[in-house]
Amino acid sequence: MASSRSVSVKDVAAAAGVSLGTVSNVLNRPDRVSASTRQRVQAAMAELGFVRNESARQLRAGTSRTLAYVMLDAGNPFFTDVALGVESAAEEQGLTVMLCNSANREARERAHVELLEQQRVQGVLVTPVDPHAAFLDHLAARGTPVVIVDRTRDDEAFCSVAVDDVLGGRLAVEHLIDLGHERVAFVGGPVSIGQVRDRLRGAREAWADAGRPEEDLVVLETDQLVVPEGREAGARLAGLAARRRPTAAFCANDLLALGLLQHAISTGRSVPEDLAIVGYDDIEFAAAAAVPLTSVRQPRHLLGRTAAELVLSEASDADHRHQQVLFTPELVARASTTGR
Amino acid sequence: MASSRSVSVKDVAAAAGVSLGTVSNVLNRPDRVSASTRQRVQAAMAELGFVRNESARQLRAGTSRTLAYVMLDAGNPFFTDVALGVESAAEEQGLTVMLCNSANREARERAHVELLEQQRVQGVLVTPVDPHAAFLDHLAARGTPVVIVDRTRDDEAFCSVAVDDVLGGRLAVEHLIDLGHERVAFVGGPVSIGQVRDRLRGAREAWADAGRPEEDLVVLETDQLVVPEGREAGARLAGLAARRRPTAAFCANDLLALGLLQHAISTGRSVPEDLAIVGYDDIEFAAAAAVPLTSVRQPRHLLGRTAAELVLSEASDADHRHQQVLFTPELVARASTTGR
DNA sequence: CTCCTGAGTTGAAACGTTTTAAACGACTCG
DNA sequence: CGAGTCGTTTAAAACGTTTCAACTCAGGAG
Repeated sequence: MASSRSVSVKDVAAAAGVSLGTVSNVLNRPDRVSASTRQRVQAAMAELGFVRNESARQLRAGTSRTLAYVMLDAGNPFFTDVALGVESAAEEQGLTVMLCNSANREARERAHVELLEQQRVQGVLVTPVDPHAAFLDHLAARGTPVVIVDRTRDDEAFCSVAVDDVLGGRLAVEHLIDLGHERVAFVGGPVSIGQVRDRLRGAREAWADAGRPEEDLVVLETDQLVVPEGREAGARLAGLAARRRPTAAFCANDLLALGLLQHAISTGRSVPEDLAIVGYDDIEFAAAAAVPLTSVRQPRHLLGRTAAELVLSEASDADHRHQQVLFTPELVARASTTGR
Repeated sequence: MASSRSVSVKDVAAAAGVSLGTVSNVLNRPDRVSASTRQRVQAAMAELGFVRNESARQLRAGTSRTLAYVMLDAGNPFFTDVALGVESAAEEQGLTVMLCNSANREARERAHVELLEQQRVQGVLVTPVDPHAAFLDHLAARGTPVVIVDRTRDDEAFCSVAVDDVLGGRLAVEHLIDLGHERVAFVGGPVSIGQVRDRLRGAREAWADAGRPEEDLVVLETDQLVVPEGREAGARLAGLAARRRPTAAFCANDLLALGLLQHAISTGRSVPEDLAIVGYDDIEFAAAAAVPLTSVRQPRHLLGRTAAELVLSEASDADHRHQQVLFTPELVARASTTGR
């Protein structure tokens, strides 16, 4: 049935006793070739174990049937959910998605982007370490459609898909204010991440709008948005004098919130009585946490799907105009703030 | 600096006033070309915004510098951790990893595998829906190195990397026996997954070895290894008559265990007093759960890393012999069984 | 002065596919 | 019986890269 290395159309043609052009026709326009030869060719292909060479195909075609998503952190369920959204849109178009993981390292991100460009992918979706990195501009300037996912830029040089983080921060803090908290912590960082800044900004706006004094919104900056950093922030929080200690914390993402929660529970504090916690992202595990987590939900599947659609429209429409899509987040209240 | 579409070596050569062979030399063996022309060529490349065409390169070379991992479920942190291991090994070899997600659907898995073969990837790592699927044999027969990850087959037709699931099941149940449980549930399925079978087998062996009657190990089969199924199993468990109800559950993975835990807590049962729970995989969120989860830990990073190494050895060594690597799991006891 | 050496460069061939215009019969129509 | 038509097949060119044998040209050895 099958065997060996590299069977080409030429081999198939020889085996079937036709020209190689006919084999190509069988592959690409089967209707143009008579039933009898078509069968003969297909038999030969099966016999020899022919496998199309995608490189040659692409070389000739000039572009690939692939679309790539460079994820910021494959270990974060938020991004894998976005990826699922990308895939569902791509599947409808008959495209394959190539997933890459930059693991938060700009050098890796850059390496991936460069290889993807060399592979002439249809488009690149990316959640960049730094949305203003020059190599993204270069990539776009040379003609590869690029969509920035879950990040934004000040200029309008790219299509982007994101969620209104200022609003999200607002929702979280308004919720805590409604519950009567008078001293609240914001846990998140680094502030170099635009999103963290925006969520903090929303938090501050809500705080100010409620007429609360600025110093009662305590900012605890972290180095990354991961679970251990959340635990560590918990320790810092616990170290504050009781008078100055916030009764609630708003975390820039769920991983931090989970870490914070873990620390609270392991040191015998109860949530939300001693410390109310609001997360961000509403990942699947948020609902399954020690105390189900109140969180700000983002339409992550839709985020991925929309990004894929945008990049494809940029790839096909000649006169494409960049657009910045902004989705609206939603607060999901659970036991970590409401006590049930 | 840069511009437009598709600048080839030929264009660069013309701009630099050299032959295209020289441009290629600058790219691949910079030492063979004099400093002055090298500079001239590099200037031209920068000027025109030249980007190597990977398709053409691959076509000529016959193989790509890419390695692929077809994940069973990108939403499960276990697999993303395996993927990180794969990436770390690949990075050392200067290879890029292409991640694909079959989302538990065999048709998707097959489509991905076919495209990867057409792309002539160096090797395919796969956690298959069905390890005995014929298309995997065909793929290997036609010469693409394949390594099966986290699954095994009865024959030795492939390299594989897995963890001793029988032992894992044993460890889990021995732990519960040590704690004095006399009636234990096994939650997992479908049993068509070899792993689920093995874990159950280990559980049964340990149970029998302890001289316990077979009917006191209650099997609750699930359709998938996901959180909602765990919740649903919790409901079934709660529905049993108190006399017949197990006091402990061993779940085939952590997602099920989290679901089960969630159900128990939301219905006012306490863990481990009313129900002790053991999970499997020890994903990061297991430790962060409502009650930190006792779980069977697998060396997932090492799993990925080893798989990558195996596939590369198969790709390079002419006389390669398939090997089945089996790692040893480890029980991590936490509050969900020990009560702290 | 010739021959050799070696560094640097060149031109052509090859990789496997798709596409296009042209060729080929067989058949119908006038 | 020649001209036109249609369905099918073919041959050749092109995509952009790498490789390899061949070539050029100084400079050094004999």
